[in-house]
Amino acid sequence: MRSRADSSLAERKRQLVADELRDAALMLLATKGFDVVTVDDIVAAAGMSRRTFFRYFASKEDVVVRFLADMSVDVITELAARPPAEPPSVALRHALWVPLAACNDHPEHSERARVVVRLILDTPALHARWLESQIQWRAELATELASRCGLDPHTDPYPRMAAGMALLALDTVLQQWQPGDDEQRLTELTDRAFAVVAPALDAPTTSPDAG
Amino acid sequence: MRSRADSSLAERKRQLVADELRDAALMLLATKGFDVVTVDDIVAAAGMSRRTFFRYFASKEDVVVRFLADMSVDVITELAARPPAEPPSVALRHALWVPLAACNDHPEHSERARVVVRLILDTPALHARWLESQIQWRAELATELASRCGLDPHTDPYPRMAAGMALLALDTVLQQWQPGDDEQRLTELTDRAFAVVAPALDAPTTSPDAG
DNA sequence: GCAACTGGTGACACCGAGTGTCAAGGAATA
DNA sequence: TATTCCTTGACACTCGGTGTCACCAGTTGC
Repeated sequence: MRSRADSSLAERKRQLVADELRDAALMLLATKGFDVVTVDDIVAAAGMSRRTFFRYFASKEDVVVRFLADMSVDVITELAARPPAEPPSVALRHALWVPLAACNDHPEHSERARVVVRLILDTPALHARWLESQIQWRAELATELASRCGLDPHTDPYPRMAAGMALLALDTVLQQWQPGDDEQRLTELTDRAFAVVAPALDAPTTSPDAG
Repeated sequence: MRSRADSSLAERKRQLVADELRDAALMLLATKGFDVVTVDDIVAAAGMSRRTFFRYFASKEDVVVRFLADMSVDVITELAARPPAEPPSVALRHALWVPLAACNDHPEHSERARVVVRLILDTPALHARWLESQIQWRAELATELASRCGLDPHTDPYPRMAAGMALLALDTVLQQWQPGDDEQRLTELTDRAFAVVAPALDAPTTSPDAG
């Protein structure tokens, strides 16, 4: 009986197919543009059937956006792991740095990540989906922040807005991400972006009786 | 020769058709949900052809989102009209209040506006489009802010992020907008949201030599 | 009054995204 | 070897969105 090993094998096979599909898709989409490449083109390049594509990805947009959306768990985990005494601006800066650091750790992946970011920012449909996935991040970050600060996320706007400001900083960094930027430059951009929102993130909480 | 009057007549006829389509669409979408209502349902209710719908609206999403997106010009105009000495948080708060005030001025429209906002926030595809249209707002607000503050929007992240924070405040207000809220309540929500971001909006500019 | 022109409309065909269904194949199990 | 489970491909279908063409109304020019 090796049912666990079997499931692992099946899992790896699935992962292999998903990777093949994703690689073919990203290559075509990034080089030719999102709108002109059809799903038929992608599956032809990957040597699979059209139906299989939609078994692995919910939509054409999903292939691209999942790349960034998957980072959310790491970010939340990191935020939860930051020392409670740390001011919100510092904790959030470290949490959102995690995916950026992951890019830098794998230079061969970094290039593709940057290309995907460019593709998303330049394609309205993808940009919209990316922002939509940020809504989920924001809710999760807000929940974590609320428990950190002992606030009620339903009555106090701070947690949600603090999360929104952190994601705004991330967005700003990504939009300024240029080809050839090294880790040094990325750190710089991140620091500057968080410096802008820090006064609001670390401000003493507004008196709740005002609202 | 009354070519101007003619064009005005044609214009009004077009407006009439567009209104008919929009009303039928909003009623169906708001009551039954965005996904279950097809364009065929809408044009059947409006008594027009499917093709005509797409001559007036770029997409099914467009009917709903245009409602909010059209407000952007008023906001930018108001921001440009605010006294230059006014701190950014105050100027932005007044600018973004314009569309909210417009809702309050027409109670019969206010109800529909709230329903549309609810529909957008509750429908992922619409929420994504709404955020996408906010990108345009943000760019325009950033340009206006940059000229107000004498900053270069390309090198300094402040204008873009300040605009983003203002829109974040608007988003927060809309999400907390409940049935039965009067102008008083809306003012309250707006004040609280802007109070959160104000420390960052009005902070002394970061030294540009840091980046 | 009649012909040409214009702009809006409906009908139709078409494409691409996405889904439901079913039969076939391949690997693990009894 | 027979059975079961999972994946896949093939096919048909819905729906959003577009291009095209013929039709009709109101206008312009003779």
